[in-house]
Amino acid sequence: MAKGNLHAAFDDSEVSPRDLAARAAWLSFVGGMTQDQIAQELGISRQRAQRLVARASSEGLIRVRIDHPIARCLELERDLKRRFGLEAAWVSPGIGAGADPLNGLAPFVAPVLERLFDDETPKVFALGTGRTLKTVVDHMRATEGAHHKLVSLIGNVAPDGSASFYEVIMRLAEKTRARHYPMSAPVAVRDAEELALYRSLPHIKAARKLAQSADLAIAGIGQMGNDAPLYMDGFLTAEELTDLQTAGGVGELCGHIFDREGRYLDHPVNHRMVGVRVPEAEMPVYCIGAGKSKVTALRAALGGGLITGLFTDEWTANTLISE
Amino acid sequence: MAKGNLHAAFDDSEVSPRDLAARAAWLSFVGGMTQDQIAQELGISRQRAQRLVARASSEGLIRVRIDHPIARCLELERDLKRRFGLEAAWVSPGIGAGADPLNGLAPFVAPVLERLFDDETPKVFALGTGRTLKTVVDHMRATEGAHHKLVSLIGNVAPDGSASFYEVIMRLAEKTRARHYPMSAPVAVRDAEELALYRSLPHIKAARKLAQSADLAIAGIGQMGNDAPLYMDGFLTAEELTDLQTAGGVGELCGHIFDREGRYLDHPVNHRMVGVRVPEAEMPVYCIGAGKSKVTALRAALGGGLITGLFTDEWTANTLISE
DNA sequence: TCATGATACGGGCAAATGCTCAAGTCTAAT
DNA sequence: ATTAGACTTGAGCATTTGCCCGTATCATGA
Repeated sequence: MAKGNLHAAFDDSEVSPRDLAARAAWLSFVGGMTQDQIAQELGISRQRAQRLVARASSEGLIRVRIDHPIARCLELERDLKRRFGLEAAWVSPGIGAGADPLNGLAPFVAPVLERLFDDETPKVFALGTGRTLKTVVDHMRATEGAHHKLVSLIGNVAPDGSASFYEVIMRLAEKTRARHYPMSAPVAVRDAEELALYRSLPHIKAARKLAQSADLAIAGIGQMGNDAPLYMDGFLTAEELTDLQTAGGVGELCGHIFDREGRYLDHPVNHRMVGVRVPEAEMPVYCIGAGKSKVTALRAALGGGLITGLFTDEWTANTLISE
Repeated sequence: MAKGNLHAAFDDSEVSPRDLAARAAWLSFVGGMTQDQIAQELGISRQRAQRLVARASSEGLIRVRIDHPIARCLELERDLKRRFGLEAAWVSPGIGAGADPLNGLAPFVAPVLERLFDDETPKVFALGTGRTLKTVVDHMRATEGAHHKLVSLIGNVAPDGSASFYEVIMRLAEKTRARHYPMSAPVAVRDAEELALYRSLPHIKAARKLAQSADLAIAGIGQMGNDAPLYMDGFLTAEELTDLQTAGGVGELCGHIFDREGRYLDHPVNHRMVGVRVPEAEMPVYCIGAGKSKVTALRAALGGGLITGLFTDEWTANTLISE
């Protein structure tokens, strides 16, 4: 009899492929077996074993953590805190100049955020949006955080009417089982009148109030170059972008644009955001961002004291410090 | 200029090899880079990169977790709980018939124990000893558990005078920063008189009292075949072992030997243990054990209600249930 | 019923990996 | 200063892995 049956009968008709993938991955990574051995153990072909392991990786079933704080990164964290008066800083090791910095940053940030949700005392987390935050949340594991609340800092309806900005808060809520309060409104409105209207709506009022009293805000950061996310996603026209650049805008947090000194611009665009502007009162604001394109924005936000905590990568930290 | 220097100058004289290993592993696993690329990035040879990654793995810097509960294992956990009236059960996926079951069990158990230490309310954990527990503790990461206490259920001095049994509690204390109370006494003494003497010593009294009032006991389990750990480690002579086997001994918890029904033997050897016998009062007892050699002992302990929680592997769980 | 597209499978092969071995390097004791 | 011993390094090589591609299977719809 084949070895495989010593453990269980892997009758294909009963076993979900996901299960089999997890099992193959377990045998490979934990058991340290070769694909041939896995194939024999599970009674499948070598190629199939290979595919299962690959699939487990690509579907994110495998979570790899490095259990060693790299000295250089700790040093950078200390320097960042001292230099910019931050409460907290996390620096992920670089993953090479060519790759998207998010590939290294996200798996590094995710476990830290997970730990925030392990806290027993109920907390309110206010969340921004964006690709960075989305990627980080995707890297988080499911955790038990039903006693916490999640609230959005920013409206969830894009100019094209889609509610794609739901995603960050919804996904995080799925993973933590926390109650969630998206801000069901456009990100930006057309004029002051509309703004007053939206802000007077009870559910918006409530969401804004909850966000303003949050225990912690977590947000990405946007650059204001020609690749500005606000422009790419259609929140700004080309003219508006140019105008904002001319007015000194170098970055934005939750759609609120600030200048080189980290002061929010007194510009019409900034008066059309339905969401909340950070920092609000004494609330700590943790910002996640790395990469060449974000350096200027980060430096401004740090200099202006807009953020109290920073997640970034080694290269960005180096650059921010050695200016 | 080489890519490597974009990130940092990896001057060998300043960088600890451990750091470099962690960095290589990070590039390999998180960055998904090939060893050639890593070598180029760090400015070292391919072989060296390979060695660094291997070293990081072997030193346990890499922690791999499978984020998918394998259905078959969940089923077994449920069955174990129902069948033996357990509070809790964890079943790790098998890693093949040939390998040491501990290789699969330890990395699986470690994160569960880690979570126990995440609890905010201070707890007292009473610990046994043995190869199983040692291996599990080695797989745990450092965590913040300074508010907890660790106490040993069993003396730490072996018959040869060595204090190798310190290791489990000391290592765990290192990782959790918890206060620790090893039982500084022989595991077993010669006669009732010595026993009374040792048990009357203040520090033993205190340790035993603390252990008896612990919130949770965690222990391995020993078989009483000819490969009995108690015999292999010199706690029993060959004659004593045979005698105990004849008297019906099939397993032991913390050196206390029990029979097929899970009743502690009324045998001289059992009256020479300085440590604490579990279960004590209402204290939950979580037992870790897997493999062919442990099945009989586990079955007895489960049947006799000596343990309230079990960590084991798929094969062992299967065997225990389908008897 | 047959055509169509999607998906899964295994063969084969180039690339990547892990391991052994001989040569080199550093340490420390004589 | 010398030398034995422990350790590290890089070259070469066998094994393992990842991936492309032709084929088989299956579900769907004309």
